[in-house]
Amino acid sequence: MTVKERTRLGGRSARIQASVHEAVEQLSAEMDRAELAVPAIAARAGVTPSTIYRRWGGLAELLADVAVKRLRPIADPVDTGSAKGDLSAWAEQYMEEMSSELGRAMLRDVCSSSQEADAVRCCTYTTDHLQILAERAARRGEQLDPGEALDHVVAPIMYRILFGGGPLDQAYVQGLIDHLMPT
Amino acid sequence: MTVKERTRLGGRSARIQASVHEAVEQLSAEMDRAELAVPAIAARAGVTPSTIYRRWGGLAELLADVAVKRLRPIADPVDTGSAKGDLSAWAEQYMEEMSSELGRAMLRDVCSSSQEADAVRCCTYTTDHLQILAERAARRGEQLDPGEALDHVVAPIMYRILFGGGPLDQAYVQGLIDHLMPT
DNA sequence: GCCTTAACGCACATTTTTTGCGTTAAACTT
DNA sequence: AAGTTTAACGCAAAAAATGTGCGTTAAGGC
Repeated sequence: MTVKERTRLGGRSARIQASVHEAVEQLSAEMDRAELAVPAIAARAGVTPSTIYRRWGGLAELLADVAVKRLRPIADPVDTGSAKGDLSAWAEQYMEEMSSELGRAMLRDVCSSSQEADAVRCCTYTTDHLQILAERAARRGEQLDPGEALDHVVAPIMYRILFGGGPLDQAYVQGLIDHLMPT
Repeated sequence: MTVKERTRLGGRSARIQASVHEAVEQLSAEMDRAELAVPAIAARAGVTPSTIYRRWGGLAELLADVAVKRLRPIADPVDTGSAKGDLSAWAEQYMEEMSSELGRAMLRDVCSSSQEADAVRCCTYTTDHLQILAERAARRGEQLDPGEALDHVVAPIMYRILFGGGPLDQAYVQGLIDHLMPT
């Protein structure tokens, strides 16, 4: 059974999606986020504003769509030889990326969207990575529960990014991991 | 040294703030969130739209302001007689309130705001409560680290509300607390 | 190659957001 | 207590963004 995409995947439709996404990335790099508007994006992408409104619904949904795409990891987490090392390396990079100015902006975009699915997709990327680490650990005879890592490493990091509540640095991340994997 | 408020606190200014806040609460109960607009809020509050734009900046900031106000707890957490009981009771209520449709909407509003301070204030309410529980525990000769509770109970709950990643019910919350306080 | 229809462009209507300027009233001064 | 200063507001008009009807284009199916 072949899965039918909900949007047409080839030709003009795909070209426009790519063009609009690129326009968003360009403009959000050039100007402040607050003054990023649909008509400006449309002009840069060479489309009419109504195309964007009809296809995405509005600025919030478009930004969330772009953010999810950019949050999608391109590479597998590095293999350091041990489960704890893998998790440390991954978590520190995750913290760096997500707590950066760009990362925070993308998280805001994802959370602002009325589409619940955007935030969930964002989490899926993370659980996929943790799953890979867990399988790697299992093959080495080590233990790594991806659910525990999500609850006690990822969630605290995300909480501090979004709500503050304490410093967010490598020492903090390392403390979370030591707490989870004492040995 | 008396702290100078940045906004005038008495008279007309305060009346308008209250009126606008009330209008937001009324309208967000009456209509869908997506169609909540500044001009409608202004009309209900008996104010001109320009007042809202000048004072809050826009819809997102206004909604965040109202959400923070509504997230402010009115009562101290209940005293159950033990630290673990206190934390359980508080955490379950916290989970219920925050994961409700209204709670999620308010969290989205807070996160969407460009004002970082809104989200931080929201977290302060939580740490204040945890601090109260910790002091209560200390007076009883028990231990409760508010930082640990924030990291390993509150943060996972909030992560599942915002990003999914697993079921969110009382059993899950209880599991988090058992993990933190094994005895 | 023809047919069906989702997706787009264009022009126009509606709504929202911004801005200039006079007015009101809160906080300060004497 | 009366006068002064100025933050905040109302009003009105302009600017910008958002929504809609309709004809056109091109993707996917026959």
